[in-house]
Amino acid sequence: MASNSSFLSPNFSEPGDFDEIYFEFGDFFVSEEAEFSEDQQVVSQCQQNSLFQVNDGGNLSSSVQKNNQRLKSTRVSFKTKSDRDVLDDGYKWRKYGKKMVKSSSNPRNYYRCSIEGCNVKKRIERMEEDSSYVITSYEGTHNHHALNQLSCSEM
DNA sequence: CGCGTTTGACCCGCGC
DNA sequence: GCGCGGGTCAAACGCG
Repeated sequence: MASNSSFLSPNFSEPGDFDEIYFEFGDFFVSEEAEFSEDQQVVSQCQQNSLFQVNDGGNLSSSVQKNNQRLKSTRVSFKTKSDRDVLDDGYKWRKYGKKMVKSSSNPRNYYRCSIEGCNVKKRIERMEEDSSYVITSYEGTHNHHALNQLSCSEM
């Protein structure tokens, strides 16, 4: 695994969890004024286990700016077609909230990484238009490794 | 008994 | 200032 890349969305250990997966880069940043350069694009995608590799110099949030000010957080979101809400992505999550959102009849679930000192958050909701899709969002960067971390180069 | 989930309350920012 | 929408807290509860 290249040293200048990181996996914001870690590996799913069970590819059969979903039928399709989309990376929604447009929803990556909170603000529409945020800018990102080419080296922050998604540079590769491992089809076998649906890994998404983001070349971000090791820490994407450190280079995202809005009006010359750093954004506090970045968010990666993608949707998967799955009948399972929570996909096993190699991290251990603890649910801390549930909310009905106005725009959708489906609830939104909030998860936090259960590793002490790691404040990465995860948000899961089903699409309003097609409830067979699950929208998963990650916020923050893990300060530790996943339990079953793999990299594209190792496959 | 330890840890995760549930669930209503609380909080906070924003628009009116 | 107030209400609303969305995010988080935390006590009670459940389960292994």
